[in-house]
Amino acid sequence: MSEQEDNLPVDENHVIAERREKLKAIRAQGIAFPNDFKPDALAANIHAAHSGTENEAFEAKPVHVKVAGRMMLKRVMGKASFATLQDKSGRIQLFIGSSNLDEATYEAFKHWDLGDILGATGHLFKTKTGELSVKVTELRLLTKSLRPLPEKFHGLTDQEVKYRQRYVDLIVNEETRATFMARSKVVSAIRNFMIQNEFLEVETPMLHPIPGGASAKPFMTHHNALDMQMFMRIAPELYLKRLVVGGFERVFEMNRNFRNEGLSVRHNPEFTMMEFYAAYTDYHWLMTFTEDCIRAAAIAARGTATLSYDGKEVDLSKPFERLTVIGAIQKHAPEFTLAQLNDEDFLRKELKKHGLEANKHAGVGSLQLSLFEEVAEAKLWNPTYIIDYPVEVSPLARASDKNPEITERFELFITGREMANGFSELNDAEDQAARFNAQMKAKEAGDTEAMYYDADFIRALEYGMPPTGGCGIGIDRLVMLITDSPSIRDVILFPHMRAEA
RNA sequence: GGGGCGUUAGCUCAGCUGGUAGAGCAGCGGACUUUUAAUCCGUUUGUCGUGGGUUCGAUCCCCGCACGCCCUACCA
Repeated sequence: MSEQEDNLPVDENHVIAERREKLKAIRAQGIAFPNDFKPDALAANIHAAHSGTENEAFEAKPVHVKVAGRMMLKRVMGKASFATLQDKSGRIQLFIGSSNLDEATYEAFKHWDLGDILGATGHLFKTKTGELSVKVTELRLLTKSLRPLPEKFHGLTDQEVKYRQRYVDLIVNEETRATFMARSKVVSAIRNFMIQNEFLEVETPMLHPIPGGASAKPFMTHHNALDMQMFMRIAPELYLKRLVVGGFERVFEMNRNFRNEGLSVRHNPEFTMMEFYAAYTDYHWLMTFTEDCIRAAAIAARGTATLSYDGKEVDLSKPFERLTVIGAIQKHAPEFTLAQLNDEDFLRKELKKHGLEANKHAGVGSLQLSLFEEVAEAKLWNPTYIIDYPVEVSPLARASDKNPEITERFELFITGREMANGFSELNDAEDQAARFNAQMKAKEAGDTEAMYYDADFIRALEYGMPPTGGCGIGIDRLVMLITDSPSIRDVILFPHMRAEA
């Protein structure tokens, strides 16, 4: 302890200096950070059980409680004071009167600060204005807070501080707490939904020798003992499919993916994906299942599937619309004729008008997809599945039996954002090997996001993977939708930031 | 990566055409035995993000940099 005193940080301001002085005095009197107070009641439970109880009933049969929490409001008035404690469930008011409490403690309380963590023992009663409160008979300072909280009425609004010091944001902003509690409900609802449908939850590697399962730039790292380059995973797909080969016919994994790409209101370098695979299912089954899963998550978190996002209604309660890439263009950009949309030269010219230079090797399918992204994607406000993605942009998806140029793949859009991506899996080992070879050629031609050839994955497929459907749901974006949050950073507790200035 | 906007007390914010900074909350002292963002009286606190430039003089005008937010690009 004596060494510590020499290393005390220089105080940033007089408020902190004042509080350090108070702490010093508390240390001198005994144990400054006691850990022997055990609360037996939570604010929300007290309100739920006794909001209807009147003082006559409390007098006839006193209700004793021990509560603990952070002091958020404090009103000192001569010999009787009020304080508001906040615990994980909510807030409860304390009535602290010198007639119920020993004089020394009451005097000490007057000098305690907003943000201090207190433990209070007493019995319930209602004040003149009818507020359920604890008449305190014993009061203890459990943890001295050295830093002043943000202003008690306006709270914390600085986005940078909200993200960098989430602990402060959580202390003072009820909406932030509500958002992350909703996120937890979404996650557990999805997990329950999967388990109820006989999926096995698994954990596959985060460190990959070969990045695979998506088209994205990976984070690179190095394993010292093995002296080998490793990649943070960009997707768990190829490992989950190995498990389907192994006989785990229904598996899911809900965890982080890492992609070394730009940041935006919809992109964080690490993000959470729920990816699942079900043998003997196809993309039609996946669409219905994904829809049911998302609906269950919304209802678990919000009590309804009819949501509001950015002031506009989003209806998850009705069956999601299903459109082909061409169908979506025709619906949202009816100026194009079917003949034009199948004319490679026309598509290239049209994309050029939008400032896009299409890849020389791009076929009609991917040109159509590019045009779709330009003219239709952002307009898909209510849930819409887009189906029939071209083979060349879907190297892991099963090709359609009717048209070898397209795959049995869908992407789900809600509020103009991609929420999920799924397909009937490619389980033809020889076709998969050929697709990997095509990706290798693209990589050699300069496509930095093209996939690597994963020989072990091919070997696994050669043992035989049953016909399977698989899908990934972007959990952060889903939580954004369900909590009406404008930025992905609002639904990630500690979002990626640059080093502090 | 490109573009726009922002950064003033611990927090929320004012600060006019350039003359070395203010309010409320928080803090400190005082009054007050049922308050609700308690109230009332008194009072303390600032490298005005950072480095240059223009000027007799810069929080203010100009340039660079840092960080943040938004848009955009790649992507989920």
